[in-house]
Amino acid sequence: MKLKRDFYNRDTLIVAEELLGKTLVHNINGKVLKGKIVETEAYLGVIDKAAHSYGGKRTPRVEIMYGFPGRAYIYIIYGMYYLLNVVTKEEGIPEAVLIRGIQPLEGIGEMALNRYKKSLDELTKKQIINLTNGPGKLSKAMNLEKSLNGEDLCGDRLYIEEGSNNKFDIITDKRIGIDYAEEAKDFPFRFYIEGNKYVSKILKK
DNA sequence: CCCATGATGCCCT
DNA sequence: GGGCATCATGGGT
Repeated sequence: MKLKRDFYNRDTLIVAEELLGKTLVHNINGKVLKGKIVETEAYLGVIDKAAHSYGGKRTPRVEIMYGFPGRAYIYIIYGMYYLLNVVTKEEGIPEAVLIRGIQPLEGIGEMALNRYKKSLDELTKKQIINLTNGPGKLSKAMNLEKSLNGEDLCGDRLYIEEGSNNKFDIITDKRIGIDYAEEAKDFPFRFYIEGNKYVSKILKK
């Protein structure tokens, strides 16, 4: 069952948490790529120094965040990686959830080609984990790029559907890679499935 | 295990 | 021109 727009039109922290265990689907070139979402981060517009929309900043790049919920916000970071976000809340409120890790479910051979230009049986165990255990990596594996920025997740190309097993414990933690964000760097806005190998980073306590 | 570094391009000031 | 919601690699411990 594909998630409907109502799912995304809610509190961003709740959406971030409830996206765990759901299945990200990308239909491309007649192939189906699927992965279970295992790690997310919430970015809360106006009050959140780590968000692109902090303080109500409105530029061409972040415009999608101000739009209606249930669309993809995909941007380039460090010149070479695409990061996938899901826009939440009603039009005018610039919030989103970053997908930071997925566990491959379908089309794994295709993901191996996308990431390493090798077939799945040529990969080491470490490379298999490395297929999708990070926001830049999963975009490469799932073939997500610039042209999908603004894509409606209530359409048929890129969407999220219900998962099958929803029994897991959730860890809440600080977000990754936002040391510049002053007090916001410690906000507990990161969520992941306890024990899952495709979580990008486990912080030691 | 940890830390340092380079790659590389777009956005925004 | 500075900086970035990252990753791969290479060295040390």
